[in-house]
Amino acid sequence: MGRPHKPLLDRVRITTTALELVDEQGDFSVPQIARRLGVQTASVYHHVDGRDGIVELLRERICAAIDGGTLDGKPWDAAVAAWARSYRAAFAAHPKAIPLLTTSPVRAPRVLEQYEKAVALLIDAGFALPDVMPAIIALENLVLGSALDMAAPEAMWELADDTATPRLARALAAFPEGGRTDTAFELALAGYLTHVRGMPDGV
Amino acid sequence: MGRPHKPLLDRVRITTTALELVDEQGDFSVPQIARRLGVQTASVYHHVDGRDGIVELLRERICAAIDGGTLDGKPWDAAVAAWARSYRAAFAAHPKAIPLLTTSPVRAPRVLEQYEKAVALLIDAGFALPDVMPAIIALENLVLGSALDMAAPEAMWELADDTATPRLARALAAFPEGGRTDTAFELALAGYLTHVRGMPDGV
DNA sequence: GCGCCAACCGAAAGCCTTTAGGTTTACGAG
DNA sequence: CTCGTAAACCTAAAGGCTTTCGGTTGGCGC
Repeated sequence: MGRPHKPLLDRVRITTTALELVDEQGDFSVPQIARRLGVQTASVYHHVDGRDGIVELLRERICAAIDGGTLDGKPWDAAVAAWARSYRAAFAAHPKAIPLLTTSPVRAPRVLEQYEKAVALLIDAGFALPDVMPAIIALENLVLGSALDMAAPEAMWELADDTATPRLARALAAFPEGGRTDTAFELALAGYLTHVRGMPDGV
Repeated sequence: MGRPHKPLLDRVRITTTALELVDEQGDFSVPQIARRLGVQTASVYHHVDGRDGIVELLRERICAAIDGGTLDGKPWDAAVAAWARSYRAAFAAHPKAIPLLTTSPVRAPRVLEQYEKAVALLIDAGFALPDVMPAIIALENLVLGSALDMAAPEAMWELADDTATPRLARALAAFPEGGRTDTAFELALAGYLTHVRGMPDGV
């Protein structure tokens, strides 16, 4: 034992292993990570601020996939829409992680920068200052709400007995399985955009 | 010991205690419930299908506050909006419970009936059948996304350093604290409604 | 009156998180 | 090159949680 020749552990490897576990099981534990990395449980705590710290690392890892560059596009409404899609896609890449992350919103510096850019975009588009945060929070709601939807097993809508809810059953049959989630998101996004486009005063 | 004179436990009391704990701490455990009710941990398992069963009871308890009667109103768009507000309010009454519940969506019979009514409403309003589920799921996304927002500590937007994100700081200052969440929800809902009102073919 | 089973208790297995304290060994300062 | 410091790992253990299993007792139906 003692200090090894080359370090066996680091934050990156711990995060990667945690993400693997989450993708497989929808959850992780510190002993599980340690086992996968051939290390004692306690050693993990040497690199990380407890279990919650690992969750935070997961959040950052997954949010790194959000493309902040979308916010540089023009016009502003298309840029915002692209950002929302990228935001949602980052979560969609790891659906099982969503319940872990949505517990508290994303406020990592890397993501805050993007909110800063989004705010700038809306201000430049002529939004009144008090309208900006509600507009952004509303968009965040859309994205996170849809993310939750993606995290839910598709089978959730498999009704026990169609007879109790005949019209619901018919509506489900009219749009079976795949893409329901995406269509719903695009619908909500389109509604959001048309409404929000009417808000700027200046232009 | 042995069988008590009057039963000490039942599902209602267990659910109520669990909800109290969740409202206070944001979480609960079976031993905590047992302690509050002056009973051994194992006894709780006699009435309930494990910890997950208690979560399910919490879900039903909280969703019982959703007013399905809103869906009987007219016109259909106002009815749908009232339902969404009631849905959201039910969660808002227990914000700390939201992370526990949003993990998987609400599909209790009592709530499914309401989805059935909502579907009926949209069909009668002239929606094409394949449009119905996306419209409803999009609304669900709005409600749950906003619920998550409500569950987040308001302090989440207290920025470490305003200098890194000056415009975000200004936008936040322009709409301080209370009501930001509500305004964002109403904004998203208004956008949703204007968009969805354009969907029915028949009328 | 009698048996059954409902409702509680005690104990224990097996998981998890977290901390405390030891043991090497890499590394950098002198 | 030497040597102290601290990095990186380990063993051990406390304390919590979930869940199950097998008692014990007393209410209730027949």
